[in-house]
Amino acid sequence: MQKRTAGTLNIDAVTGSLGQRHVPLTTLVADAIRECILSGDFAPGDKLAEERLSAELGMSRMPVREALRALAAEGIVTISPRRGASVTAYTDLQAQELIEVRATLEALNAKLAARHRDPSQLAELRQILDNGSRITEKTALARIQHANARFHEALGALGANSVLRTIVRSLRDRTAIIFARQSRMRVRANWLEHAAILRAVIAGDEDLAALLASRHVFNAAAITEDRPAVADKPQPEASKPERQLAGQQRNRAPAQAASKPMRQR
Amino acid sequence: MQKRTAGTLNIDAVTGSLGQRHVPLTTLVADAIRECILSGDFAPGDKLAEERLSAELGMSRMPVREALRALAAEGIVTISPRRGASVTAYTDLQAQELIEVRATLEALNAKLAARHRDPSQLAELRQILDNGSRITEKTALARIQHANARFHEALGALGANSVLRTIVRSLRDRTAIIFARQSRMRVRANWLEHAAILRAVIAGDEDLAALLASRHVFNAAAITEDRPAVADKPQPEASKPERQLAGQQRNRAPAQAASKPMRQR
DNA sequence: CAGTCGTATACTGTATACACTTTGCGGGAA
DNA sequence: TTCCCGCAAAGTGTATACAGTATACGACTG
Repeated sequence: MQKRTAGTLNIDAVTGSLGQRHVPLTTLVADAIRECILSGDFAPGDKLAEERLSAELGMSRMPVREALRALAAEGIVTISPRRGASVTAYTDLQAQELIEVRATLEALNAKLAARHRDPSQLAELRQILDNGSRITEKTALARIQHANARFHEALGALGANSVLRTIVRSLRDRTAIIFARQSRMRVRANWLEHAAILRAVIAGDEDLAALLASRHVFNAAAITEDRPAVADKPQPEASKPERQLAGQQRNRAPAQAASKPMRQR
Repeated sequence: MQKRTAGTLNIDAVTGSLGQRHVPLTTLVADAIRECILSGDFAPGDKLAEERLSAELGMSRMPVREALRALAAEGIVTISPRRGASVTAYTDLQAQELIEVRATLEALNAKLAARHRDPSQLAELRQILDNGSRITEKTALARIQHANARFHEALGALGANSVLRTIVRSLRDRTAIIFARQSRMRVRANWLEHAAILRAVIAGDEDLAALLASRHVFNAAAITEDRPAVADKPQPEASKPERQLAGQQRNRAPAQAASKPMRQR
């Protein structure tokens, strides 16, 4: 079993700093696929066949299968029985629902953050903010998205509610699928809003922090609401050569509707 | 491969009404195990070994393994690499975190419910409420818990936000593990609060509905906060003969702390 | 030329197998 | 007796196998 790298899909076994030896393959695969989805290399509706992915990654189907299941639980992958997995294609309605929930929880987190105000975490946040604001103009959008994630991640940590943080992260990922790439203008506003939120947090103004965080979510969503969201962007399709595993066939966008089997009790 | 029934753990392939033929085994197993956990047949900390469960259920390890993974994603099962799965034993801190998030989201849902007020769903809710209030006194606690779930499920449906509903359901399940059995007195208050919430919803008073729903969560949690939560109840242990698959060895309660590997980006 | 049916292919669901880890237990040493 | 070491049993992580199902494509028919 050799670890290969195929297209944009690759596995870095960098357990990074400190801890967690023997990371299960499943985790690595999930991270790799998630990365591809969030970066847009895998587009909504793209099929994610276990066999093909496992072949590309040079491992058996089992770890891939579990990874897909895990991503399905996170909401960024949808699994249809006997039909396999695909990148979740959210409808406009579901997008709205996501935004509403996420806004509420980001507000809660901001409130908690303003209550805690751990100094060292605040310092880190400030640094992330500075850096993010600085690279707004020049850098590639992918990198900016990365910085954005870091800010929200740090803000989540400051909120100090692990349950909340996990849920918000999942929601953030899901909205990231929907509002994949944003305009440079929005990016600017984005970091201004970040700054405002952080200011309110530092000031300890819980209500203001909550309000700003909530608005922040709606604003980010609103900008992409105008230019039609995911559904009908004209696709050059062949214009991205590096996208190897994607685009073999786009699922019919709608369907998918009611999702989960609604477990009865 | 024959479907067996072992102890309290059983699989009803009742696909119920309408649809979803070919339910994967994984789903059935997950439902069965979830039921056992929520009903208290499996207690927090109990080990859930794939091999044993699959043997008891008369199937291979794979469906069980996936079911455990799915339940882990729901938060009611915890998986430690190379050590297997166990019923999640929440710490007091995590319990608080859960409650705070759930309260916020139940509030949001109640607000949405008060905004929608779908007549037929309201009628159903009213009926569930009547029934629930009626059986408060006489019936077994397990059944009351069931009615409670039905009310919240229906209220979730009325909220009409599927994302929200899924998350709240997961949170409700997790809190159900923690505050397993409640006093008869609390049950009474519980249904009085349900009534008040429904009244506010019917009146279309979004803010009041939200407030009451939020309080409702905190109240349910508070009652069990006094009598020490999960940690140190004196356990007769052998006094429940019907609990077949549980209690073979309790995990040391703490550990488990930081949980998820904190994926880095 | 368009539509329908049938077959081949691809892929999922589940079972089985095996290596390697973890854990519990018993024996020996201090 | 208590502690440490080592061994055995149990269990997870991953691979492989196979049956059954969905999908695509081509032949046949109108």
